[in-house]
Amino acid sequence: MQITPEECAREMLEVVPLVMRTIRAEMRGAREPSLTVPQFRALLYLNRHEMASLSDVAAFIGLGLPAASTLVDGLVSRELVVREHDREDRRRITLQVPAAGREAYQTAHRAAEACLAERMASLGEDEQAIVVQALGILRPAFGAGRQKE
Amino acid sequence: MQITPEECAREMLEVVPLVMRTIRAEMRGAREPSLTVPQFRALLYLNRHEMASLSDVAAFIGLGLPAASTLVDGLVSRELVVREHDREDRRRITLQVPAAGREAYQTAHRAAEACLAERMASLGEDEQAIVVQALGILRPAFGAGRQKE
DNA sequence: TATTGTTATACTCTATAACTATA
DNA sequence: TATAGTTATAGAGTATAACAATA
Repeated sequence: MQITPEECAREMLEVVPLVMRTIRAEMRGAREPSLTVPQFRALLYLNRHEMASLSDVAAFIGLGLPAASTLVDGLVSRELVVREHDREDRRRITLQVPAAGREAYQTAHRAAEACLAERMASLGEDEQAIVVQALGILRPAFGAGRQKE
Repeated sequence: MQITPEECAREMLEVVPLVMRTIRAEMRGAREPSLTVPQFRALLYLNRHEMASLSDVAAFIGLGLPAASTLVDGLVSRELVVREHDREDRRRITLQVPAAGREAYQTAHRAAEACLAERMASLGEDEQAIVVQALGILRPAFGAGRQKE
């Protein structure tokens, strides 16, 4: 079978939204505090990067600043994120994740992971290996703008 | 390296939204008529299934009937989909894709495919093969409820 | 002036609940 | 009564344009 980049692309266009649908449904359906996928991704990033700015988060999630600002608003009002002005440069915002935010993230992560793992469990171990390998290949190809992640 | 379903799941949780972000940005950014991902997926399904009902589309995209109804509304008002009552059972809706809808779908498909293919092109052919293989494995595991697709 | 965010506005997405029309 | 959709309502996602604050 002759492999082309276009064939790769066609398959992705079919399968990726399918997987995404499952992830989204699982997160939304979770017990409180339930997270949307963008909220989950924001918390993921903030858990890994102390004192990140709003721009950092926006770049990681792939949003403009206004959209990111709104998104963070929602997390702040639920007290899952703390927003402060940077002391050095008061234009910048520093975002931090308090305990409640960390727990919300971990709960969502566990639920989504369990849901996906359940489907993966019916595959053979060799198939699982191929999936992991492929994701390892795709990750750098779709990295968030190739900056710090 | 020991592979587990959980490891698969964790990787998916990281990488799938990354790819999705690219797909979404490409479709939204396309020239008119630009499509959102759910709209694109609805047209994809309708292009493959003549006389599909609203429920069919909802199941495929993974939406409830109200959400699907609204989604189709948008496509109907842009004349990318034609909505009619079924003659046999007037409760059912039959959806069809006129030429304009088919073109919108194909345009969006080509744009997204080209965008993804561009990123795939920098991979080796063996890597592309692994990606295609993995997607072939994932597709049935996340098929739309295992009904007709 | 350039940079970082926010606010305003406008759609779309998506869910639940209540309703309509048909069978 | 049960089924297929629609409408109402509401909160979140996301974009562009206009604005505010800081450097």
